[in-house]
Amino acid sequence: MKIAKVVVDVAASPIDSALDYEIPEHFQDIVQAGIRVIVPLGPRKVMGFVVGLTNHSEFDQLKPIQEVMDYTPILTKELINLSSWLRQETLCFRISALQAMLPAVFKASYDKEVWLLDEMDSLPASLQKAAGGREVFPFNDLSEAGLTDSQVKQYIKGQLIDIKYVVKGKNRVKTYTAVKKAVDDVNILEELEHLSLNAKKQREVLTYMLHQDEPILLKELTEELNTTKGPIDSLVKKGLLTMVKQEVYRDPFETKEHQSTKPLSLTELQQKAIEPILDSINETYYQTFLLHGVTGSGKTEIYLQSIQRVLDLGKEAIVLVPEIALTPQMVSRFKARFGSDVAVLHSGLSQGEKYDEWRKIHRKEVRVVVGARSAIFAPFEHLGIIIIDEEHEQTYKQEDYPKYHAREVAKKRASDHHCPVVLGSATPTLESYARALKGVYHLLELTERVNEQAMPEVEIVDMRQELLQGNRSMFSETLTDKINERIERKEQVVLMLNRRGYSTFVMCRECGETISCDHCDISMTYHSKQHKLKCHYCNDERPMPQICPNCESDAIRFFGTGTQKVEEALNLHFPNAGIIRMDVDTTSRKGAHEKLLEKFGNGEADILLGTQMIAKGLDFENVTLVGVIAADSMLHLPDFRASEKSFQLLTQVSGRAGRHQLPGEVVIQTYTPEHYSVELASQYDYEAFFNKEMQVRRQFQYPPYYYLALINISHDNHVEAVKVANEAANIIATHTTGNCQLMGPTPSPMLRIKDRYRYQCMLKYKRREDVDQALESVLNHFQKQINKSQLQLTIDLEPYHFM
DNA sequence: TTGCTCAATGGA
DNA sequence: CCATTGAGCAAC
Repeated sequence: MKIAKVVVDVAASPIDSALDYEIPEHFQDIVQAGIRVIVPLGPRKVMGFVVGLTNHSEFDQLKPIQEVMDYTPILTKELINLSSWLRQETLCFRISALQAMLPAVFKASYDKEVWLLDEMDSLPASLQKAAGGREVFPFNDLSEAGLTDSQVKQYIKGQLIDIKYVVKGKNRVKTYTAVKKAVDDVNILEELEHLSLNAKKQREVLTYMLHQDEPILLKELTEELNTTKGPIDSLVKKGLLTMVKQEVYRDPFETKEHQSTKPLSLTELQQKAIEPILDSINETYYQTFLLHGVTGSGKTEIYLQSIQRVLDLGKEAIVLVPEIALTPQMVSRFKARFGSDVAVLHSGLSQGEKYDEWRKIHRKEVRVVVGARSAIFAPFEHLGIIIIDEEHEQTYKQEDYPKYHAREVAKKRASDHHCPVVLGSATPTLESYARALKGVYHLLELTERVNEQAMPEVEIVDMRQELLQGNRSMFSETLTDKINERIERKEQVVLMLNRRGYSTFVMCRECGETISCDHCDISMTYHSKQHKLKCHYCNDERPMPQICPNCESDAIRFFGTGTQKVEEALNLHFPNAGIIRMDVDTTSRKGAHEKLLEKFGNGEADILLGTQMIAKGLDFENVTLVGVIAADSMLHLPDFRASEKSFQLLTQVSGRAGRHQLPGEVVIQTYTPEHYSVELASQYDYEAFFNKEMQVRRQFQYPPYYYLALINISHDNHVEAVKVANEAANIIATHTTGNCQLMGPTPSPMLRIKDRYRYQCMLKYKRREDVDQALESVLNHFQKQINKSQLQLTIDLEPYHFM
């Protein structure tokens, strides 16, 4: 008997392995690994992935596969194996791993339907009411009509109704309706003679179609002839024309023209850097390269030429870019070189658009994919290279299950495909750079900029001094002067503000009461546009109070420095300057991000003010000044990577100035000018920063010296949360082996979010084997409680977020 | 995760 | 006495 191994769409530990199903005769030729099927599971029907075929099963009573959802596999063998690996690596369910690899449209949705088995009139009144004349209707309509569960149960028993489980896929192909001739021209001419004189539009349509041998889109036709669907429908009825469905891609970039580019000649340094990569491509061996190059050192050209080599060999390439950098400019650099060979995947696309881009890869219509994190799962079968640009970006780590890091997946895939991984960054993560120095990765250094321009001069301003000298504004004298200079010279300024930790909070000046969220331990943030207070964690909002809720004084004000407030201050200090503000509020609408940048690029404003999002990838030739309003804002976060993040951010934002002819300048305002992150960033000294920070990491036993596992515990009930956290810590402590250290349990930096109390344990370890047992034990021990009480317990290996 | 069974609870 | 609730468990 032919048997299929199926991973069903139920995220639960007892069935977290492939189940065996019989393949019925009529599906024998169709069922293969990588397709989706619908299978019975207990009393229900669920979607599942076929992950393999076999002849034997430990079970003798196998249920048959009920339905086949795909006729060609949507997962390759490699990806199926990768899902097992991902499950082990991130401690997620196999089904979650599989789903992470596919666009969301492949997620099944489930409907429960009620089927009437008896004549309508003979049914109880309540059932008739629920049915509303329908033979089949949604299950939910039963309870809406006021039927209780036990009533429903009786009806099922009494064979009045039946419940059917329906599994639906959402992967719809977008089609347009097109019109084409159904008969020969002779017949059309004949019809034209007989056509009633009143049918003016029909005549027009027919005459037009006479010269139209290809199908024409319905929309185009009606627009062209200024008519409606009516006359065309009549002609279809007469059998003269037919409507056909044409499959189209929802290509968001299709309309844009890309000026094609040729490979540039490489500098000596670039040449030296690219050669080992090309070797690895040619000789098909796996190797991870760390391409360490300052901004403007020509990393992209190395990527492009490596990809070209891969394509020449008939293979495929994946390029990962941080979400935020996936702008049309970025994409067009790849499209300009490789034309229609490129698919783009990022979160800004609609579900349908993502599906279409994925299909281009699946059908082998493209050989290069440029995308954000999840593009690492592109279903290529002949990978020749994987490139991760801005390797240090946090966005490569997925925050929900499966909590994978794209870099690790890349290494795994590349080793399966015997091809290189290239990690590029001006400020690599300590982990990567340490590995490169140890020889685990192959280090490639690009120490010079292609145009041989110096990096912009950085000036650090001590804001404490400013305050002492009586300057209480948020702009130092230096920054103010320099901004004025640029406005006069018609040059442009980029100002960055880290909102985090510096948002506008509301406080009463009389009694000191601050307004914090009812559900989270955080003060609410004031949004002037809507004149409302919002919580950034749970999205709760409320109107800005007129009087203090505590003492009823009207002296209630907002404090702190949000982008909105800086904008107001800018308007005050530089009344003649045009300002564009970019933050979550102004860029939430689709395409708003690009529009604002375009405006700035066209010189429609003097100052671009924004959060971190402006630190990346901006390239405007007229920008000659970059200002950082408060460099320390992220230095004091409860995160051992705070210094590293600051250094990266400051280095990156500095690179926005003077990228072309005009020389650039950078002003960093800070309250801690002596901090090594600030100081070394201003000197562009990565090596020194690396050495200094490595000492700190070694002292406190953080990565890259130790690996981390973060066990997050949260519960509605504070006491219960503490109890579980302690219990978890005990279990972990008794099950670890070798060199491990358990920290905690401690309250999370944000003790309460959305009315849940949060605790964490951190486990430091050297070898995964030493903690595997402990982690498994904790998960097993709390499994039941996780299912039915308010408890949540998650494990994050190599965590990036500690809040 | 969902749905089923069985036992306990409780109102009338 | 029966309906409702919840704990426990199985799912190829």
